[in-house]
Amino acid sequence: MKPIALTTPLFYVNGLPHIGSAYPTIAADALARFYRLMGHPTLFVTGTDEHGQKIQRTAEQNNLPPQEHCDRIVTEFHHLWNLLDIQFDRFIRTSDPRHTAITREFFQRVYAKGDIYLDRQQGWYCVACEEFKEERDLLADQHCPTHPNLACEWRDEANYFFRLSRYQEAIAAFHDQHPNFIQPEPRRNEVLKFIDQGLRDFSISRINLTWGIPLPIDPQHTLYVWFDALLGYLTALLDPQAEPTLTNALGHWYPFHVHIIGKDILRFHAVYWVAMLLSADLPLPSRVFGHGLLTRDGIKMGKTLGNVIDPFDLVTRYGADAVRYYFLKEIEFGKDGDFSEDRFVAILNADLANTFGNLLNRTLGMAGKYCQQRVPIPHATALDPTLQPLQTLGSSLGDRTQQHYQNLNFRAACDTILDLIRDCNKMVDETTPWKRFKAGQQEEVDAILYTLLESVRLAAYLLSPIIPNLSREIYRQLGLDFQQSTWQHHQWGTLAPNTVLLSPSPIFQRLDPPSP
RNA sequence: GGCAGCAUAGCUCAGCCGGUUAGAGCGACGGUCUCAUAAUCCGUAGGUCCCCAGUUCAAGUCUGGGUGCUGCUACCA
Repeated sequence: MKPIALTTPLFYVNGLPHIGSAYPTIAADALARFYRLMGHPTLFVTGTDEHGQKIQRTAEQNNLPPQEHCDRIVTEFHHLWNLLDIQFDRFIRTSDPRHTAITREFFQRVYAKGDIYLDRQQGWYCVACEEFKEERDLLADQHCPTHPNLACEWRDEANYFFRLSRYQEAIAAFHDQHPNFIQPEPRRNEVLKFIDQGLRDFSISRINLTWGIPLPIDPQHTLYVWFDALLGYLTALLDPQAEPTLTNALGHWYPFHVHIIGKDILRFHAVYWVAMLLSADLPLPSRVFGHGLLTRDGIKMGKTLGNVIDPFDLVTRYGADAVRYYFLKEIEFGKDGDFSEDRFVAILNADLANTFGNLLNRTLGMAGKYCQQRVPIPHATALDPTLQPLQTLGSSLGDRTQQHYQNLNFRAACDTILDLIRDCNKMVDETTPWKRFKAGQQEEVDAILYTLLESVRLAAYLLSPIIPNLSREIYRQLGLDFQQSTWQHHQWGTLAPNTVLLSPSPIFQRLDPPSP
């Protein structure tokens, strides 16, 4: 099976992890879990980007060495990922010494290509943004528009530049030949138009900044963001004990199957990153997916507004599966979305407690009473015209769901699976097994319950990348061990008759509406 | 300013190549069953499918214009 390597962004450690970090990480984890489900060797890469003046100054403000500041923040990332059941395979930190080796080697390749040169950069520099600003964009007294309370500093300094302009045509040609590289599709046009404008070289170093990776050719300079952070993806591919060389890094998992990122940094992945790899003569990733941004109750989140979503708080109160399900099911990945606690509670109760959880519960209850707590035999009966559609739906569910996962359309995946569950609930009411049991129609009851149990099992299996804990618990109640499942489980008929079932126990308790 | 996209039931959205009474989920209201987590199931929601004009036997679905909203417009991890 084809190896799959995928990434989240490497998150900047200028503060505690927030929902903007958790969101793509949840999605990436779900995708990675799905590929593992299918049996692909899968490498899920995440990590942190730790260099730069902003970090250095933040650390100074806290009277900490930068490395220690980063260590502390990274601990919080690990904590959050643990709470959210994020099963990453690699957590790369750009302060990792191996990363220095990789960036140096990569830099040398690009330098040898003649794509790096020294030039002068002058202008107003916002330390908070860590970037030069155009004069016309500034507010009064050279204050930065994004940081109105901060005055920009005048800088006149030497920077090394990367010859992005040289790759104008190559990048355009690449995107022309790979129309699915940028996803979702609407974002593609933005990038293409940006390229058409004409690409300008960008600076890749800062001078007099100690918290960073020195340039091999000029230690006075340290690498600036893109030639540092993006290369973290490559460093992450190194096996733990391997010598940090590009050859070792790129041997097994490269190239990446997908980079999952926020739409705000799409351009850097679809243009800069592509050009950098072209310059280094390395293969390009298969695609870059730019997800949408989140609002809170319809309002943009911000520290100043004090309306940020605290992922620690959320996952502590509701649990990992609930949080994962809401963000993946209720918000279309790739579009902007909204978080509202009212909706959060409503969706979880409706989908996980009432529709899904309750179906398992009522079905197990009936199996206990009517089938000696065992999986019954799916007899052929007069009810076949009623049950057949569900089996047909279930038989194709794996394939249909797979398409949605691979397109990172988690919402559609959930909807497709829930459709089966909803149909099952209808079928129960239509066939009234309790009446048939009293009437002595045992074979019909068996057929009904087998269809229900198998539907629940199948739904749990296919939903497991999103709600891993609930799926495992459903499997357990069905008398199966999720750990031992294989991709064969996407097929209808996996549940073996006579399997001993457990007594029903709600897998997801209804949530109380949030108090105002 | 320029370019692009979007505008469908209270909410979130489906509606492919134009074609009978415009759909789903959620929420709300009413009812039902009783296997079940006061869950389920059924019914109701009378929606100018943003507005105007046009093409067509026929437009939510195509064309033009208008209004509104959003995104992109270079160094924002």
